[in-house]
Amino acid sequence: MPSDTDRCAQPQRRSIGARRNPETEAAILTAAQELVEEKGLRGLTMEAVAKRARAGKATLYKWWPSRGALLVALYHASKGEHRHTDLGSLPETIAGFYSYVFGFWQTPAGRLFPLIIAEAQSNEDVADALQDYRQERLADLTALVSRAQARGELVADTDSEALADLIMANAWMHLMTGRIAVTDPAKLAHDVLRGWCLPDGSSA
Amino acid sequence: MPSDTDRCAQPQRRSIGARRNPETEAAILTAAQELVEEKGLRGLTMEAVAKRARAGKATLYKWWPSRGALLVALYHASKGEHRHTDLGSLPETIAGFYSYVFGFWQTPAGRLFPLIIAEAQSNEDVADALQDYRQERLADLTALVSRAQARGELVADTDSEALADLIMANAWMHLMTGRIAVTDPAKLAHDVLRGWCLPDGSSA
Amino acid sequence: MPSDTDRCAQPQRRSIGARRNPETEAAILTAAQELVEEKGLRGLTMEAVAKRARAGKATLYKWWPSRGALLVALYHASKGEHRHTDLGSLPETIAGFYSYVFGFWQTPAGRLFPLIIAEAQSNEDVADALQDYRQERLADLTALVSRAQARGELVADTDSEALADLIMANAWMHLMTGRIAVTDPAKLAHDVLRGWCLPDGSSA
Amino acid sequence: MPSDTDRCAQPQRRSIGARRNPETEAAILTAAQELVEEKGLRGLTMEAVAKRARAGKATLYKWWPSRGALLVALYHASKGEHRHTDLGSLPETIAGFYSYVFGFWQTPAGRLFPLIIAEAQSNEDVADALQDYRQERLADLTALVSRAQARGELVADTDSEALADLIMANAWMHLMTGRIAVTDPAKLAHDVLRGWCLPDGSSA
DNA sequence: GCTTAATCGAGACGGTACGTCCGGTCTTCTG
DNA sequence: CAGAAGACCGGACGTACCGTCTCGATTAAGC
Repeated sequence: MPSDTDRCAQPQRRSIGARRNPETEAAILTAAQELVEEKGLRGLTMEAVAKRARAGKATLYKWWPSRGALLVALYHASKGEHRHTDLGSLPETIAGFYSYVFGFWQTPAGRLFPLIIAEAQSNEDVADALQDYRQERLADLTALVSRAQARGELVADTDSEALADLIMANAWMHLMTGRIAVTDPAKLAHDVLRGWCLPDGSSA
Repeated sequence: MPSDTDRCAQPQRRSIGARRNPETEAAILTAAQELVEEKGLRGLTMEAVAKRARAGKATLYKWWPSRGALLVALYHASKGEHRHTDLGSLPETIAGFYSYVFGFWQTPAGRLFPLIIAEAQSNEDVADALQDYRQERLADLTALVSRAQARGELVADTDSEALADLIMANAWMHLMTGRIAVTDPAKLAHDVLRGWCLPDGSSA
Repeated sequence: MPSDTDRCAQPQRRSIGARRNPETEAAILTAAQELVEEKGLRGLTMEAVAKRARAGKATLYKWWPSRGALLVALYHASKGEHRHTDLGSLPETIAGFYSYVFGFWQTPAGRLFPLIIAEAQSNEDVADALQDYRQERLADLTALVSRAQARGELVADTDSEALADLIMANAWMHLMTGRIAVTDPAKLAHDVLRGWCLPDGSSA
Repeated sequence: MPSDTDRCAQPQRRSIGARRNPETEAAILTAAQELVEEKGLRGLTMEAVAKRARAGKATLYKWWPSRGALLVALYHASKGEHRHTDLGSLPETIAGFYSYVFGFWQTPAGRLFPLIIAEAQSNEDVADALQDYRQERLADLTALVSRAQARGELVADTDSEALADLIMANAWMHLMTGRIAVTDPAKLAHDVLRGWCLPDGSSA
């Protein structure tokens, strides 16, 4: 069984002086990603990351002062800059949103997300980072809802942010309870929007 | 100087034969609960629980093979058998529901819940236990929604289980993102139900 | 991998009333012997013996109150009642003695002996049992030496017990230092007796 | 009530970089020695040594992978570099040898020796270390015997190494059977050499 | 025949020590 | 002076036995 330290083919990185070495950073993030993919979150230990990345533990702690910080960095590094597109009608748009995130959460990078939520329950740093991320995504969703509202798709006094929050809550709930692979995004969007959407042509 | 072996000041619990000793079980759950209350969740280590309960570690692992299993047992032992009451109108009922669960989740016992959800993300057993618990609560909620539907409070084709799921998702979302202490349950219930509730007296 | 508890083919032994069950005793000694042969002394735990013998731990402790006691019983049960024979001349007799014991110490039963000596260093009970055994064997050897002395084979003022002790010490030394398989018994006997044996025909 | 985390009253030892810290090694050996002196050999557990030395258990296991290894190190650290002196005649010299070793084996450090022999019966590493030690001591003894032989004290064809082995075997035998405190070294030396020593003035 | 007493397998129990693992801090040495 | 390397202390992990105990079934001997 080859050990993690058998990866000595490439020459070890040297210091590049009194500056942060981007090679080292990349090696660390790559190593961390690989470890999570191979062994799950339990395999993501500072020790193992340092060894696989051929980096010193002090170097790790210098930039990512805790395991949680590394986790968040990892997620940020691997998530795309996806902006959800408006497909014309809100149910279709939200179905597209669910479809996209459920898909992403099933990729290696996306599989980190529930773990980050989990970690956030007992780690302040991660909780903060998660909160930021959520706000960002929420703004994105709220914009989509508002646009539909402007088009007259929704009941008159809809609070677009509350609805966006609800849409996101539904996605997270399905994630946390392991149902993202078995739920139909279109049905889910339909159910969540049922009460809010006016019948076609009924706009004031 | 007390010797290293001056144990057994108070009489220790004895075996009751080749059967599980309920005294021991109680002592362990009590010790675990105390530890969580005193030192938070980081203080809930198998080691500490065993020491405080004056129980052997092997005994702990025999009945609760993991920290997660202990967590779930703890939660089950301390949660009441609360059944949410129908307050006549759905918004009020759901406001009461949110009010109750947000309150409970801020008690020492309730604070275990987000940790259980977190644990479930990487622990099959806990995930299963959580799933069972969720189904139970969902049925409870669904019944409340159905009753309101029968009263004609909701739009005609409401899927009561989907709505119940949504209501619960909203609660969980607020829990996972640390907003249960700052959110008004009535406002939350109002927002979540906005689209589904018919205006008073508008039932067919 | 079959566990020790797969041996449920035969019906378990029952009590035969208020008397010691010889079947049980035999099963325990057999199980103990097998465990030592299969896994070495480290495998001889009270727990494992009880399990393999399908006996209760209390039964074990009733008759053999310690691991050391079991070890000694085991050795006594398996050693033969060998009496070393006088082959006419002392060097030959002692060569025969070395040959026999070195052979025996290489059988499964004999391999227990160094372990008993080892155990005796930190276990009073075993030390006592070992002492008794040594005295027994020493008397045997002393008799052989005395007979040779009577035949005039030895220097006049030989202390036969001291010489017997020396002969035995040499055997034990070879055992403890792992040389019984590589030493020629005849050469050993010759060396140990070199000083004491008179040349042939030189007897007074 | 002192918190569970009020550690570090006295300053702990720090790392000295990626090299073995001699302070730590010394602290561990000292702690081990003290434990043996205070509580006997049963008190020499890795756990207790680590705790008393304020060392991590991992550090212990890194340098001394087993209790046996620690035992050997302890013995080597505490035995002096004694060279047995030639007192002019072999019986006197050997009497001195027995006297010295029996004395040493009754000191705290010396009491480790039978345990090392015991450990060697089931631990390869210890067996090797013991073998080396025995060879060293045997060479020492053989030299003494050879000198006596050169002086014409011994029968002509004496195998000095075989005799030295015998002398040592006798010492070990007395050690293993708990007789070092009750045996007269001079008598023992006399008995062991009886056959080999020529009467005074009888050398060829 | 009925009671009594001892013995049986089973295994739970409180403990102790094991040997492993990781967290987070530190120091040295290499470029 | 950044960085690789890795030693260090602390402490939780999960496992393995120890020796004690209680249970309920079983059976011989004493009444």
